[in-house]
Amino acid sequence: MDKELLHTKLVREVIAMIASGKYSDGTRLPAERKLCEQFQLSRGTVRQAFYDLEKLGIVKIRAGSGAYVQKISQKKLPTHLLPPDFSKVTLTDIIYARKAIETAAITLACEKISISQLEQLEQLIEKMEQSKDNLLEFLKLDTQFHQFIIHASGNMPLVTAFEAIAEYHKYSQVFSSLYEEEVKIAIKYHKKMLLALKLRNARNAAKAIMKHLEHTEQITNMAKQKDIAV
Amino acid sequence: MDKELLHTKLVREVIAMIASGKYSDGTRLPAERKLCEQFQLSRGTVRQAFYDLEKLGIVKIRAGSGAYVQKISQKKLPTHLLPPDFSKVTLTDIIYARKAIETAAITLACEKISISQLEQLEQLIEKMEQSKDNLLEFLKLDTQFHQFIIHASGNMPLVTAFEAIAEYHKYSQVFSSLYEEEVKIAIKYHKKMLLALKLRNARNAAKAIMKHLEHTEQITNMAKQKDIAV
DNA sequence: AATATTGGTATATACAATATACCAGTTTAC
DNA sequence: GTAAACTGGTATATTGTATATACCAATATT
Repeated sequence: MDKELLHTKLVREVIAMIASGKYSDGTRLPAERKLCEQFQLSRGTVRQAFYDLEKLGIVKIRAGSGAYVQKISQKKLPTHLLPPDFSKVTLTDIIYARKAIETAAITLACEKISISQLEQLEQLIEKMEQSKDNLLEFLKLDTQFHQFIIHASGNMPLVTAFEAIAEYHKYSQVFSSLYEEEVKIAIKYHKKMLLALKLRNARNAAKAIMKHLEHTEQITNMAKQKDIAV
Repeated sequence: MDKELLHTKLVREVIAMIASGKYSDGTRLPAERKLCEQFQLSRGTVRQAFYDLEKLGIVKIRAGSGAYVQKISQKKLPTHLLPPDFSKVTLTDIIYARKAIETAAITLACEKISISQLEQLEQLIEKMEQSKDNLLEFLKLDTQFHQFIIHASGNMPLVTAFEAIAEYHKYSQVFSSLYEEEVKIAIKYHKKMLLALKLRNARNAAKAIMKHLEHTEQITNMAKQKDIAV
């Protein structure tokens, strides 16, 4: 049975943070001592994780200054830091699984979602519109929106299943470029979902999330074709 | 960040083995030294796990003889040994999630499954028929059948999602009695799935797995009503 | 009755992780 | 520009998990 080392777990966490777009190329990571508080770890453990990250070429450490995020390529990451069989997984696979889980979830959510939850979704969409030009921020909000719907389903197994595949989704984001203009279209789909949820129309809600995911697949694949650094 | 202790992991593994029906009430668990080989752990670690299991009332240890499985009740198990929010999860929730994931998987499997894989499924069904009176064995084969189909889909995210919720399913089995006569009906559904897979008829395959899961939900809920020990 | 197997106990060792303290270089604030 | 605050770099003592090994006593097996 494998022993899970804490510093290795932290390496995964940091890669996931970078993957989720929270820290992009060139950004400085939080100071070692900050991460100690954040993850409740000793500094030695955090330093070990940073050492590994530098060896992997994911960050460049400058004494007295901080750890700066470098460009990641999938080749750099050893398999034990990636989700299982990650190399065999295509974006199409991920979207297919998300469709299955998220349509099931939004159908349930149509019955169960509360008024205050609907308001929160409304606010998320507002934030999205304000972040039209900040793509990283937009992607974060998009992820939040989807997570929110899954939770609104009130079905824990679906939540667990979604989180399990979210790992793939997060990681796949690091290795592909981002799109630009399609943000507006994505917002349109989110509005459709919200409307269907308000009207408790499960059929339309499922249809909207389905089309949204298909759209996401298309534009991400297009972005990959003109991709430079991988 | 939580450190995952090896002996705690082993406790989870053993509970899962009991939950899956591999070791039932009164059975003797494998000897400490056997488990050391099986899980590649030192004896001290295995002993620590056994000590925890005895404290939890899950096994009774007899010196010089072995560790014997006791009746488990959900109350005995601390939350960190259960899947997340397990107490809030109903069988209906689990079946709902399984429907979403497994219909998606069997649809893909209809395209991708190979001849030799179909033969393996055929053999599984044969074994099921031979295990009509051995319910524990039958349940094990049923689980294998479903896992096999998920893997035949060739979609890793679906596999990951299924494994994530399988945890709930396994655990829920410990806390409910088993059914008796419905085995034949279950076999009938599995034959329908196999036939649909052979004919590459995705629609019928999905329909068969759907009905099978609905049937499973019904009989398990019935069994729960006349349940004695929980 | 003899032998093999089982859990029970003890001990030495390796190493991950914590907790502290101090240094030297960089950044920030005044 | 200088002082203060913050950053990574280094060293050390300590705790606790897990390994490896050996031997004992009770139980099962032959």
